[in-house]
Amino acid sequence: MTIKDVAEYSGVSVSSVSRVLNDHPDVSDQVRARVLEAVQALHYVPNNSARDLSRAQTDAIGVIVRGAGNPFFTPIIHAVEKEILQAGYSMEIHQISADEDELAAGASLARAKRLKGMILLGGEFDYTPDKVAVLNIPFVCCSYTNSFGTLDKNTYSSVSIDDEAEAYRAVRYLTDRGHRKIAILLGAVDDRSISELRYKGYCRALQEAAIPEDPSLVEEIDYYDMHVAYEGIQRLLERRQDLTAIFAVADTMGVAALKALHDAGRQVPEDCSVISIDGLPMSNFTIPTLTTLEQPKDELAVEAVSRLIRVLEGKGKNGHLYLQTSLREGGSVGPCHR
Amino acid sequence: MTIKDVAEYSGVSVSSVSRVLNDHPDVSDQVRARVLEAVQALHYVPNNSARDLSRAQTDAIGVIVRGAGNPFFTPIIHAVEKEILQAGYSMEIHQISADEDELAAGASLARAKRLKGMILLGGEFDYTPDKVAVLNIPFVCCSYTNSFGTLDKNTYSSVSIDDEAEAYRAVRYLTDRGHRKIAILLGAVDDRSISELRYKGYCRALQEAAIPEDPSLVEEIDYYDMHVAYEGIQRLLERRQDLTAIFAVADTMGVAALKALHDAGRQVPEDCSVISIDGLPMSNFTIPTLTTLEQPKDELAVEAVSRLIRVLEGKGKNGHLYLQTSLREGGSVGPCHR
DNA sequence: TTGAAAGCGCTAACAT
DNA sequence: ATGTTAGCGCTTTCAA
Repeated sequence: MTIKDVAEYSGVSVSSVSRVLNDHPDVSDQVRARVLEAVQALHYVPNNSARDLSRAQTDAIGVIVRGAGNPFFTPIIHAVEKEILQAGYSMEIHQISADEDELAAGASLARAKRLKGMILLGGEFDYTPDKVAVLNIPFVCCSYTNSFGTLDKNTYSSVSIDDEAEAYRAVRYLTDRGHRKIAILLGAVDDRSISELRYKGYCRALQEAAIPEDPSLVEEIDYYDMHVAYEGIQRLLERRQDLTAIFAVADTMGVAALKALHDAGRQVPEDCSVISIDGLPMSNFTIPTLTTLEQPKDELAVEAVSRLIRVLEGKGKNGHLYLQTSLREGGSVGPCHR
Repeated sequence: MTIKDVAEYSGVSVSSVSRVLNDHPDVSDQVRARVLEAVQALHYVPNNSARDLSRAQTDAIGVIVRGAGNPFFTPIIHAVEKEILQAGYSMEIHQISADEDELAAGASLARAKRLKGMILLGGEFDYTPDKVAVLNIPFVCCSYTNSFGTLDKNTYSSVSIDDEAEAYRAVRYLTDRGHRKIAILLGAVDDRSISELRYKGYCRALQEAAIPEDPSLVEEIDYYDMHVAYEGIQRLLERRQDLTAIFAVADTMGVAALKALHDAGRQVPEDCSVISIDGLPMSNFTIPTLTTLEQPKDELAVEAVSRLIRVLEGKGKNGHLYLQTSLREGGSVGPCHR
């Protein structure tokens, strides 16, 4: 079932069929009707590969989502899509798992779909010029930036929060309320990624409050998985019965912390406070509501798209933007009673 | 940057380059090395469209996920992917939003990627032979079936739970504990989809317990959105202060119900019980843990893939499988005290 | 307004 | 083991 079949069936040439399918103006109503009828009758659907291959260029912007299933990205994806369509571009989205290489995936998608530009939703923090070279179209990192890499700032854009500063703010929120035994739940203190940055912010806040760092208050877990986080909290609670607050570097971990504390017989926030970063939908529905620094997901998306398009249209240069989170005060943080 | 450039750069023919790129055995180490070097140097990435277009046929199975961001699908997607790869096929996944047409999306993907078969994760329950005609490859509906449609059972496969029966089971779980004022939270009682089926099961359980149906205990909400569900529960609680149990047709709604009840000063399960269907990861972390009928997500995925492949390889025919949920007893259901 | 034909970049016979 | 070449299905000049 190809365009040729449709042409034969309707008794016109393939080019006429193509014109009808692509809404070209100069086709007679008669031909148009016959072609559409044939399409209907034959259940014809154009082959995208062939289409993309022959089209000079598309107006497609690629979106690579790394960490499929991460609820943090869901609203961002929606906002990104809306912005892209509104600007008159089309979107090609591709989800990969957290252990895949977003640059390779992006490069492949870029060529496959003749993309004009790309938005990376989640990725490594340590790109090198060599690594990104495969991606020979403008791109913007959304929700992260190249903190540990060696990329020339002019060769890409980014829109993210300042992880170190926001982590500092979260922990500061705890120290301001008198907490001193503050645990942190994260991936790894030296993951060259988000956990490392947020750990730095944690340390700075402690330092400023003259609280010595204490390794036994640091719980590293392999994965941003709620069960694993739950177990991490359990270990933490066994080890340090005296802790009064927990900073979870992501809401998923915060939610798990709430549960682990409850199951261990600790009241939140009376016995132990919990704060995290992200502002996931579900953290609005925990009991108590999780106190979290909500990432400006909509703005993250809007800025990423508009900046990319500005670069694509030659109206602007690459740049880097830090957005601020907004504190969403739930009921999971209280003053320190000990 | 095409295969031709790589060929010229490395001083071999395009077919040699193609061979290297596709891991064909009969290429000399010398040529292989030269080609790989050129690929590296030129940052060459093959154009997928061209590749797909020229390849006689792929071994790709398509997966259409309808309702991007629905946490219910996340683990299923993972399991599906694992199964597909394990069976020696490749996967093409495409996520669409809940208001898009999965058949059109599937048909497009099928032709674009020359798919051998397709797995539909979520979709309408009322297909007609005409509507599915565009999809001229074997397909299996995963997590739903064609309850309201007119499809010939031999033309497709499905793997799902029996929505009516499982809803009956959930409500029966409540009536068995003495509950009689049981509310239901759903999309619409006549949505020709999942809500309608589960509503039927709800009615049957009530009938069996000689409880008259009461419209004021039915709360219809537009969307499977937690905030909307929360508001729905609020309306319900205002309207019917006397209700003692809630059946939410999805875990997301159940989580919201827990919160709404808590905020309204009702203890769960002492004052009001909550049960739902799905078994989402997050419902393990609510307080109390949500009692839910857990869908066998892994089995759903495994069966969908294996049945599809059996059909593809001519080793089996289309068929329809109902799997059973497993009761996950949390702490959200108790005996009726009133 | 329509049709013929030249690619788009790649793979897979078919030669050599 | 390597090169030549004919398509894959479509869009898009270029003629008519």
